[in-house]
Amino acid sequence: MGRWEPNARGRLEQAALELYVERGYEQTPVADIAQRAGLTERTFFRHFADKREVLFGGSGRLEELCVGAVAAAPATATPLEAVTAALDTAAGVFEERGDLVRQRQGVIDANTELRERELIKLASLSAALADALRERGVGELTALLTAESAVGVLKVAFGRWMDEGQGRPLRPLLAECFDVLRTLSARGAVGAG
Amino acid sequence: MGRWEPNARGRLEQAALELYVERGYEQTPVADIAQRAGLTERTFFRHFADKREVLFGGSGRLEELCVGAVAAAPATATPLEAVTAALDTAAGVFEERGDLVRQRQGVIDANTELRERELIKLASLSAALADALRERGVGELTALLTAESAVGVLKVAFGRWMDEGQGRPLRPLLAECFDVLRTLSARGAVGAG
DNA sequence: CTACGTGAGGACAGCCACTGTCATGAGCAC
DNA sequence: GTGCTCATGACAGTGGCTGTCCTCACGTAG
Repeated sequence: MGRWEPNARGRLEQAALELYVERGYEQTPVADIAQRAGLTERTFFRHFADKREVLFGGSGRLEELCVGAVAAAPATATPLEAVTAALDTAAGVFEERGDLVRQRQGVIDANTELRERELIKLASLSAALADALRERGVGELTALLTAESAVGVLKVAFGRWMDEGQGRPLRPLLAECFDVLRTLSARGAVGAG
Repeated sequence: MGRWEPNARGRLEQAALELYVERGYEQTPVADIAQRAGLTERTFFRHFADKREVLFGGSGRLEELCVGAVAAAPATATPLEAVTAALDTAAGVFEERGDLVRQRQGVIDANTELRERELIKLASLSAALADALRERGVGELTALLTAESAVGVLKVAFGRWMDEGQGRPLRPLLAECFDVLRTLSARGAVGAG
């Protein structure tokens, strides 16, 4: 056995989520998180750039997953079809750990700083998707706008998923949003439905 | 004349932008901004919620302008046409004070915290646009996705406008992005152009 | 077995963003 | 002039975050 308990990072993540849920994000000093994890404040900041980042450890992996899905899409797929595949993959990750995701999202939605951090993670995802599309030979503007649209769809569908509680699973919600998105361009679409 | 110099808020905004440009955002303590404006640090925080917000005083007005444009769009306009009108209005504001906008954007792009704040302002704009569309009788999902798409277009077109230096004005860039967006839904669009 | 390097973590001092609280004093109403 | 208002000043305090040096189990070489 090592000098220290293993998985310091994971312990910090768990302690932080617990405390953010119990007391709220703002009412939780970093020192308390570290203490619950059996570490010091200084060590917290060796593992995470700041107090927010401890909630976003998985965003890098999610991004890689989505990029991989775009790259793996058949060569005949349109850009929109490629990012649809990416979001489908992402949906799988969310639905696997539904409870954790909901708990985490509740904390994020309750605090503006955390929402800011979430938004920049989504912007990073958009940039990564655009890169992946460019790799497929998609033109610059099309790549950027497809990626932005995909993240827009993800935001709306995910929001619905959270709101609906134990309603429909995420994947059909994504599909519905992509359908509506395609409808927007239709000539004369007044969108009253 | 009052006891104090007038327009404390405006002086703080100007001093902040100057110092952020001269030294960078992180290297500028709030006390220095206040000093240049002839005020104290405490007074800075009476006018702005935090050190970032001093750069975003105009975002509320921009949001109102866009919402007004959506509301003023003819009843026959599609949701996409309504938000196009809104972004056209916004483009006018940006182009009026091109130099200020560019300087400000340079500061924002150089700092992650400021980019986060910008993103949440854009998310707020998106929510306001969705509200304005709902007021027109547009369905929930269509309103949300149209608003997200509009902000996506704004991000891409504005980024291009910044990158192109003294190239095309903003309005045609917006139009081009909306064109590409409509193309995405086309059957078989591979987007290689 | 000893010696040494490595690396995660602790101890501590300090900067600065931000807040709570009370004091100040010109302008204004009467 | 008396008293109220209210933008600002003064000052102390909390907490996020950093720089720096110290500690000490572990692995490895010899």
